Amino acid sequence: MTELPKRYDAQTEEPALQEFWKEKQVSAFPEGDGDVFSIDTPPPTLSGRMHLGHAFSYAQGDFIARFWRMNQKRVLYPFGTDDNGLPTERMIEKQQNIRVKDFSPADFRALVLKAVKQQQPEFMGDWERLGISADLGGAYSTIDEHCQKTSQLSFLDLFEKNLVERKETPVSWCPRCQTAIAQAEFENVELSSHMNTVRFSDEDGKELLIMTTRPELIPACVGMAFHPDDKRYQHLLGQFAIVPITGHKVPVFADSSVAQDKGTGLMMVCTFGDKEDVEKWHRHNLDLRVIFTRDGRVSDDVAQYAGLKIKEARKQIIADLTEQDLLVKQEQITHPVNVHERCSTEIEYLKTPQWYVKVLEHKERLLQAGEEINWYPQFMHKRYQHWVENLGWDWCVSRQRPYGVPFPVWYTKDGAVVVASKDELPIDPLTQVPAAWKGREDELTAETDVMDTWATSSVTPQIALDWASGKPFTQMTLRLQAHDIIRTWAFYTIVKSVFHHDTVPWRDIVISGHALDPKGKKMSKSKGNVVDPNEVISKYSADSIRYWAASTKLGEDLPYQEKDVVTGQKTLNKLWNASKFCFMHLDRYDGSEPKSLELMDRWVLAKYSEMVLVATEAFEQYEYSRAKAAVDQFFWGTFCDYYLEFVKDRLYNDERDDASALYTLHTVLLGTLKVFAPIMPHITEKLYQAGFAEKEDCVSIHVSTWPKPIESVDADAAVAGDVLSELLGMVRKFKSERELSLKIEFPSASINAPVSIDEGLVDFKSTARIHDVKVSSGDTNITIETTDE
RNA sequence: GGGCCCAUGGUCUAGUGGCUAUGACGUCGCCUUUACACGGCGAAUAUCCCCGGUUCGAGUCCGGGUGGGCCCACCA
Repeated sequence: MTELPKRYDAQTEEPALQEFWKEKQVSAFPEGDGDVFSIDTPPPTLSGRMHLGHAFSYAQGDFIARFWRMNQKRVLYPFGTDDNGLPTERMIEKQQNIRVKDFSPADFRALVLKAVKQQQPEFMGDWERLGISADLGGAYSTIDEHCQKTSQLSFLDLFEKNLVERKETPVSWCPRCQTAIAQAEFENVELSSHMNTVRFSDEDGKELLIMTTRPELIPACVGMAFHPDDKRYQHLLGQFAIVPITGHKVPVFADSSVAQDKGTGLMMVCTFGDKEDVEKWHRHNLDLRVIFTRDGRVSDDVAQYAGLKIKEARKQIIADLTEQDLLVKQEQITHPVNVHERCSTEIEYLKTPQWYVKVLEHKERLLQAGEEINWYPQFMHKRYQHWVENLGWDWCVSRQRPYGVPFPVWYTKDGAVVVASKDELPIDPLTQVPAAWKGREDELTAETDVMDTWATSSVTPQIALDWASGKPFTQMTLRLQAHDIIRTWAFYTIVKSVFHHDTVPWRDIVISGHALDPKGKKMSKSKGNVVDPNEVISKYSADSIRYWAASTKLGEDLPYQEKDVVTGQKTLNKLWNASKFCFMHLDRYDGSEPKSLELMDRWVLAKYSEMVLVATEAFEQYEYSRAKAAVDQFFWGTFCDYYLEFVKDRLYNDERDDASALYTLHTVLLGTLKVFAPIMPHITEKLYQAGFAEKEDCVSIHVSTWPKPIESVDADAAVAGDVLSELLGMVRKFKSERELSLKIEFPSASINAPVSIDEGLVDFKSTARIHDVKVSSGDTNITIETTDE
């Protein structure tokens, strides 16, 4: 047995162990045909370094992976980075001081791919440092050929099944990014603004007042609406209103979506200010008056404001209204506004041609899919359900950006859609044509849009299972993600899997919470309250930050508390020292089972078995915090504080009982290390290598077998041991109250004599010496007889 | 406006109907005993947010309220 150094140095040991795992391929996906446990993991955006939120959620995923690996599952645990879409585009622009528009899309993609190749290893070094046992070496990038191929195949499959369509309809639009965006990319913020009361008139010149925060949309007004029950405006039904500034005539109609108590109860409908406008425009078949261009400026159709930005136009029109005495009132308000989550720009609605995945007409199937998945914790299912029930738009998957996965699509001169065939993917329509059209290139126009980044990350299961190479799709075991992306990642992945394979993508979905700052607030760079996990690892250890990550109930957010990391670090020390003590004696252990077990050995084995049972069940239900609590409590409270004290005397002074004590020590320490192993993989591996690997003939604790409860333990022993522990507690208290050293011996008379709790006359040393005890308990006193020699 | 989650010693937290409510950090006192002072032992600190109900019994279940967080809707 290896002699252990006095202290465990995580800073040198952890990287060495990580090297060891790599070399021994400990977390490689095993060949053979055993049960597979597959984990669908989120590809993080390749952006600088791992943040604490990553550390928190990936650590939790890793607990699960390691647990099942030790339970002899073949764990498929892929890993990739998401290098697609706007965030990456921005990052590369900034990093290399270039502009995406100066490159051809293909060149820019090549540029990103090159950057990814360079930066991915370093980025993933952070995951390695945390001890994540995913397939880091085989990491994919969502912009690599395989992922592009998978995404394009996904599109073609939906196209064949008529589940995707191109239509020109008002779509939510970001004027800053100059692209369509999806409902899921909205963010709601409170903005200060002005509520303006503006004078319109009816055909007879009588005043009609409306209230608006968006007066610049007045030239886009195409109708005026009131609630059908609103008595004030019944006479206007079928009439026309005259719009100020432009003077054009618009129909007045009743619509039950108008609130009588909001504003003046009379509402202008414009193309388009918001979703309500879009809906009324559809319902009442109104005119289209587009006044904004794609970059958020007033178009030439509105001569007096042409070229002005939206906000500038607002100022100007307010000035004009005031001058013409058409502005009745203006008050300062704050109101909620939908903005693009990436750039905080207010969302507009533009009628543009886009590709949509038809989710609205399949709501029922998608709701049912939610039922077919096990949600952990259960209530997270409701979030999915409500999102699907409240969907208002089909999923717009096209983006008017140069960078991303291209659609495998061309258009003929008469506008018909031409798609690539599946065997020529990935394909870039800007530089290639389908084989069938070779020689007739000039008859085709390439689709210039690229896919939404979610259109590609929604196929992570298909990427992991290599569906694009013709391998069959089999349901994955588990999806692990945080709750903020249920409406995007979880939802879109379910959509794709149901549409492609008519099956839900995973058996289980585990939703984790967020890491928060110590006060329970969201961490953000702008607030300056971010905690860098790399610093925590350097100051303490990966194991101790993992210990912190294991301390919350599933799905709950967890404030970062340094003290929890400190507690983790203390646990490392304790494990180290307790093991060191055991190893001193386990040298003598020959691996045999003793004929009979001593009372206290049976007691600790009973406690140990209970712990294993609880921890195993907890891990199986993804409740790693309960598993951690169980093993923690057993290790500190039972094993170290009591059992090791009880057993010391026998180990040091009494050869007779070695067999029983050594067997117990070996069994319990090994099993305890194993239960700790998924959470604290480094220290447990180090100790396993030092004391057990050879005996068990196993290369790593992480592929060793998960411990089982010891069957043959009697309940009496458990009770007797508890009584003894309690007795020891009383002695400790007795001495503490008298400020005595625990070392001070009591009168020798008490050592071998029967003692009762009433007398309070047991000393520490004598308790430790007791090794063959008969316990009988009565109502008033507990008598312990020792049969010491 | 709709929904979901949460509310436990100073702080964070366990607790999914049953004896004097878990643990950590912090506080105070004591102890260098041959695994560990990066330790051990002991102590103090909780009207388990409030009101009602179900039950032999409620921190735990139900109803209502208050407070916090999140999601959705709300841009007139």
